[in-house]
Amino acid sequence: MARETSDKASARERLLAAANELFYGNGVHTVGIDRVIERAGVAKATLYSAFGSKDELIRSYLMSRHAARRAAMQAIEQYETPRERLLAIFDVLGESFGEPDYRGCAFINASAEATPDSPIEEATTEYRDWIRGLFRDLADAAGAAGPDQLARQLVMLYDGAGITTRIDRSKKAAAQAKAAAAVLLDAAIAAA
Amino acid sequence: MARETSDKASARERLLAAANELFYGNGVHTVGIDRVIERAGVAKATLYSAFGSKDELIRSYLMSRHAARRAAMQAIEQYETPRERLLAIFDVLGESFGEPDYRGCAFINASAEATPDSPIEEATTEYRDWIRGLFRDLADAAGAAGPDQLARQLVMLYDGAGITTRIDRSKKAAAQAKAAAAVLLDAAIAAA
DNA sequence: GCGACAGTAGACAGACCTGTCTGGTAATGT
DNA sequence: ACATTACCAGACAGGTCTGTCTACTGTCGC
Repeated sequence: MARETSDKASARERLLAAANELFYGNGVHTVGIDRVIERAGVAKATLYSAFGSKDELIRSYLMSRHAARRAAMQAIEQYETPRERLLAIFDVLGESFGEPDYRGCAFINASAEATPDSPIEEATTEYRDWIRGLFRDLADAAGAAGPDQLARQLVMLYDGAGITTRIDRSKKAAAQAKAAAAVLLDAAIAAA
Repeated sequence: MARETSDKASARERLLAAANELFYGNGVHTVGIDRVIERAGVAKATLYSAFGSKDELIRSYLMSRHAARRAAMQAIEQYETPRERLLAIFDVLGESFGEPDYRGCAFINASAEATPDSPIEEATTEYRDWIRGLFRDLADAAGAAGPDQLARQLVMLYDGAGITTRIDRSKKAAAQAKAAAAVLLDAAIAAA
């Protein structure tokens, strides 16, 4: 039973790692189960006993990306003021843009392929509520007027920067989004 | 031979209309050829003689959306100043957001499912170069500093508004994006 | 009338997909 | 020693996909 934890976790982990690489790199729809288990070095039955279905594997893949992004986002805590912390979100974003096989926001991509009411939408909504809440709380703490609306505008820049990086292959998108965010934030602070 | 034009065009048109509804509404990958030809009321051989492959049908679908968006964008010409015209782009966007089955930017969605170097990427690049150029020219005419960078930032808002409308089901995204665009534009004009 | 041609209907090949099931292996707890 | 458990390998069913092919129909110019 001690083994159950460690070994099952390792099979799960290998599957999640393989799913992450393949789903993220090629799209959740394009990649079949067979490719995932081959990459993970795992039997098909193991996948189905661990996740139950492909849809649930996709959901777990998205949830693990959500957790990873949350962890990376803790880097903003090093800054003192809410304004700096808010703008540092774009620095974290920029770091992920720099990864060699960056392919845009996993949630936006997956939900473009999703059928309504799939687990994909659920995981995506959770992620987006979190990032919007993060912007809103920091905007609020920074003393900005209309933090809700501002947060939505900043999310647009956040999403837009990812799209631009993926499709237009621009290297400066994160910095440009950050500069735009600073203009919006300072205007909202001045308006308050 | 007069018939060739009118009838072939009508078969093509029906196919493009069906492709537009189905591909846009459900994703290019999810929808099979069979569903397209059934909706169009056309034989499979007709589709393949007109387009050659599914990929080329998808490309034509995207090109027709590009043309439609260009046509809709002519509405901005009613405004006198470049500033007004630029901001009116978001009004045009807002109108399409209001359509009952809006599902986000067709190009962003399709390219999320695309394999590299597919015709999808080509059509997407064309579309995005056009919209970015439109922003840049208007920003330039409005006397904004750094029109290239500003155009990229405005495209982020443009894309982000579509994402927010599709996923977060927000009704106000276009207006919020427009307000943010005005702040950025006016700051760039003041900086010049 | 007749050939050319665009179109319809649908069978078919060959590939790929998800999910299930069988049978075997190795390590564990008792 | 032995049942349990986690896992692997791979066959299999049943479905869907793209793209091709055959055979037939209706309309046109000549």
